[in-house]
Amino acid sequence: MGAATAAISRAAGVAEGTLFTYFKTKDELVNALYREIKLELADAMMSDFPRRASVRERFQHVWDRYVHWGITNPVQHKALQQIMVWDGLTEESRRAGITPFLEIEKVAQAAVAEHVFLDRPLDFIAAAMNALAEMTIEFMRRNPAEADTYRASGFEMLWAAISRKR
Amino acid sequence: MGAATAAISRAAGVAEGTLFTYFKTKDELVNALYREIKLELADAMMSDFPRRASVRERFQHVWDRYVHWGITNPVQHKALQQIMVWDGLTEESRRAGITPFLEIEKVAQAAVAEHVFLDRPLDFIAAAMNALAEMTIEFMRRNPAEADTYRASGFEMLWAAISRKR
Amino acid sequence: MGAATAAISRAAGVAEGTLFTYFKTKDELVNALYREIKLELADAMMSDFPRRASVRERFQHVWDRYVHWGITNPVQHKALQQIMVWDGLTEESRRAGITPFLEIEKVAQAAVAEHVFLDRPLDFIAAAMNALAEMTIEFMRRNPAEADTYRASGFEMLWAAISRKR
Amino acid sequence: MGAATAAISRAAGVAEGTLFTYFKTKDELVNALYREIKLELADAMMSDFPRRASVRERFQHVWDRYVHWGITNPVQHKALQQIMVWDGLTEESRRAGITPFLEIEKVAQAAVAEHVFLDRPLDFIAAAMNALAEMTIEFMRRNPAEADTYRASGFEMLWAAISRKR
DNA sequence: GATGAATGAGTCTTCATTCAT
DNA sequence: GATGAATGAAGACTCATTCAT
Repeated sequence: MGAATAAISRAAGVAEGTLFTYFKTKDELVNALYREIKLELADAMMSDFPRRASVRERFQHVWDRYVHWGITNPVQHKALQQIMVWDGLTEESRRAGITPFLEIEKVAQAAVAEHVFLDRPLDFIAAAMNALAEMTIEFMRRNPAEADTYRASGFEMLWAAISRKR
Repeated sequence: MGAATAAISRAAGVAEGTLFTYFKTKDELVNALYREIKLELADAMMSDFPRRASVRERFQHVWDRYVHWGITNPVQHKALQQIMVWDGLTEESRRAGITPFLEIEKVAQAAVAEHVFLDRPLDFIAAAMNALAEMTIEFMRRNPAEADTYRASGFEMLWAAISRKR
Repeated sequence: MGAATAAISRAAGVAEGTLFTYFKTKDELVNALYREIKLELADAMMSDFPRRASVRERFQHVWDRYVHWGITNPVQHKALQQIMVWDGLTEESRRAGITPFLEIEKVAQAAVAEHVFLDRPLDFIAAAMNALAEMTIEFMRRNPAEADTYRASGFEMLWAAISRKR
Repeated sequence: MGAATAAISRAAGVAEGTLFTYFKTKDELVNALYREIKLELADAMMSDFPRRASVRERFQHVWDRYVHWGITNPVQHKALQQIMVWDGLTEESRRAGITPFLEIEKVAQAAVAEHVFLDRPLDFIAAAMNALAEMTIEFMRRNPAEADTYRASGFEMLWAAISRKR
C-alpha cells in the first residue's frame, strides 16, 4: 500500500530482493520502518532536552522540536501518517513506537503531581500534544510565511488545553 | 488502495463494471466518496443545532455529535482517515469537504468577534477541534467503559485551547 | 513448478490473470489439470471398448489405447508424469483421477473371479499395467521404428505378469 | 526445481555460495546428484550379490535390495523420481546413471542366452524391472503392514513378465 | 444503463547466481 | 577455496479497467 516495494528499495538504495533478506514480508518491513522513524523523531525531540527547566519550557522544547522535525522531514512525516492509519500495523509496533516518548510522559506526570496540569490520563495528554502538533505542522507546511506564528499559536493552544488555568 | 473496487461494488450492491459508468476512475470514485462521507458527517453534526444557545453550548453540541458519529460509524470514519492521508485526494475535494463545516466557522467567527475566542485564523480553530476530536474518538473506541469521560475531557481541552481565559 | 503460469496461460490461449478467475491458486489449477487429463485419457482408453470380448482382448484394447494416447499426446503425457511426482497433488485429486478407471478394475475383478488372473489386489494389477505402459511409451517414443514391436512386447509382459500361467 | 539451492546447501552442510565452486549451475548440480544417487542405489543393489546363484535368485536379490532401498531412503527416492521427469536431465547423465546397472543386464543377457528369459532387448527388461519396482515401492510405502506381501507379489509379477513360461 | 468475464500492467516474493571478504 | 549478503530476473497473484452481451 502507498509505496511499492520497488519504490522503497529504490529509496533505500538497494536492490528489490535485498529488502527480503532483512524482512520476511512487506508488512514486517513497514512495521520496522514505523519504529525506526518513531525513534528518529524521539531523538530529534529529546536531544538538548532542558531537564532542569520549567515544565512549560520543557514542553515548549519538545513541541518546537516536533514540528520542526515534521517540516524538515516531510517524507518520513508523510510515511508516518500513512502507516498510522494502515491496517497492517501491529499492536506490538504501536506500543514500541510509544516507548521512546515515555520521557515526555514523565514530565507530564510530574506536572500533574505539581498541579500544573489538570489530572488527566498521561497518554491522553500526550495524544493531545501529538494531535495538535500534527495539525500545526500541516498549517506550517501550507503557509511557510506564517510558520512561526502557527508554531507559537499551536503551542499556546496546547498549553491552555492541558495546564491548569491561572 | 485499502479497498479494492471489487469490494466497494459489493458493498454498494452493484456489479463491478457499474462503478465505472458513474466514475471514470477509482481516484474519482474515492474523491466522491470523501465528499459524501464529509456531508454525512456535517449532517450529523448540524442536525438539531441549537442556533440560539451560547457559543460554548453550540460547540459542545458539535463536539458531541462529531465524536458520536465517529464511534457509531467506524467504517466511514476509518475510510475518511485513510483518504485524508491518501495522495490522490484533490485540492478541490479537500475544499469541497470543508464547505459543509462553514456554519461552524461562522460560530467561531462570532465568538472571536465577541472576544470569547482568542483571535486566531478560523480554519486553525476548526482544525484544532478536528484534531482533538479524532484523537478523542480513538480513546473512546479503545476504552468504551470510559467513553463518556473522554468525550467530556476532550471537550474541556478544546474549550480551554480556543477560548479566552477567564 | 515445471511450467510457469505465464506458459500455462499462453498454452491455454488466455491472459495470465484469467487463470486466477477460475482457480484461486496455481496448486488448484494444476490439480484440476490433472483430473482433466486423466479424464481425457480414460475416454481415449474406454471408447469402443469391446465389452463382450475375452478378458485378454479387453485388456489388449485398453493397453493399445493407452500407449497410443501417450504417443499422440506427448504434452499431456509429460504433464501427467510431472504432476504425479509433484508435492502439491492432493489425495482427493489422486482419488478422483482413479475413478474413471474403475471400469478397468471391474474387468480385472471378473478375471480374478474366473481364475484368469492371479488373486491380487485390483489396484495393484491396475498399477502394474500403468507402470509397464508408461515404460513402454517411453521406449516407443525413443525408437519410433520399433514402436509396434514394443507395444506388443509390452503387452505380452503385462499379460504374463497378471494372468494365471497355462 | 523442487528444492531451492539454499535448501540443498543447508542439507549438504555448506554455505550457499560453496555449491557454485563445485558446479557452474544448478542444472549441473542436479545432474551430478542424479548420478550420485544412482550409484548409491546400485551399490545397495549389488552388495552381497550372489554371483553363483540361479538367475531367479540373482534377480530376486536385486529386486529385494531395490525396493528396500526405496523404502529406507525416501528422500533420495523421491528426488530420483522428480529428476527423472525433469527437463534438465541430460542424455549423458541418463546414460551414466544406467552404467552401474550393466551388471544386472549381464545377468539378463545370460538368462536370455540360456532361454530362461524371453528374447527381448536387455534395456527393455531392465526398464520393466524398474517400472514394477517403483510401483511396488509405492504400494509398500502406503501400506507398511502388507509391505512384505507386496514385495513378494511384485517380484512374482516381474518374473512372470520376463521369464519363459514352464 | 447494467453486468461480470477477461485483461495485463503492476505488486509482492523467491531463488539461482555473483563477488567482495 | 569457502562464505553469505546482495542482486535482479522471473514467478505467482491482484486489481483497476474494458467491453461484448
